[in-house]
Amino acid sequence: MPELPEVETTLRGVSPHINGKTVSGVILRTTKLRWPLPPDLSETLRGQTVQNCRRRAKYLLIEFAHGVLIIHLGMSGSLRIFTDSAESQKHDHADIVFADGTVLRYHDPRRFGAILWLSGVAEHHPLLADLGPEPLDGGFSGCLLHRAFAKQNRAVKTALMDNAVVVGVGNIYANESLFQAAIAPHRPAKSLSKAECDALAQAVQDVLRRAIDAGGSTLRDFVDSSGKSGYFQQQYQVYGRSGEPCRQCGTPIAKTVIGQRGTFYCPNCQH
DNA sequence: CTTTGCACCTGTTGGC
DNA sequence: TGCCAACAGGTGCAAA
Repeated sequence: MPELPEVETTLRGVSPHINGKTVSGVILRTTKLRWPLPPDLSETLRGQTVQNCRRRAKYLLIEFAHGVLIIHLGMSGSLRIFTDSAESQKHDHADIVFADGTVLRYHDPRRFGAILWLSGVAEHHPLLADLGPEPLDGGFSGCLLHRAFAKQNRAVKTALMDNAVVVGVGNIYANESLFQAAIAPHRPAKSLSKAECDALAQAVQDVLRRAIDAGGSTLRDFVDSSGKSGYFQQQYQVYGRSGEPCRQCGTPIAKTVIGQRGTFYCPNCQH
């Protein structure tokens, strides 16, 4: 499930509960995620204190004095905080247990996610080393998109989802951003004008910001019985709405496949 | 180098 | 209603 807004919301929900706390141990109930979990993680983390939590692309980074825990939620992962040791449920693969009793619990039915340890800075990890700019940072702009798209024949939607171009734009928000910018998803990336790239960059930021805001307000808490792990509904303009009327013009939303991903668009509004 | 398609895994959905 | 194939929000990597 998690796209960037969910990851950001997870970060904000979890971070205050673990910042400054010291790990007393780690419980691993499986080691088979996308990559094997470090089997000695408990020994690595015991006695270490969380210095800072941040996000890079869709990676959650929990920083310690001598290294960083890199967590990716994959397609179905989530994190929750428990203040007393609750019984683990199916697919609760790992617990980071803190000295004050706080538990950070990783849950992931499909196990496409990952938990990695790196001694050193996160950006030195090969998975993070070559990532493009953050969409919500100052470095992101239509100008940047225009430059990245130059000479690219592939569909603009595919290019937008390539994390070497810009990170964190997953399938839902690629669809939604292209609708908001009124750009057809199958257009060759290089065919976009500078003005269209400006509109697209603007749309990406707008859509992501609104989703994060919605997450922040919809979401209650990440603690204990706080309900589901932090997914929130949102009113999509096109995603998942094939056959339903476009909210702008009434034309039925079309569905196709681009790069093996479901692609939704309004054939009338997007060109 | 660019682009395409597969693979990983389980739970849910839609069509018959 | 029941069953099963198709599909799901990610993304690294092999192959073309």
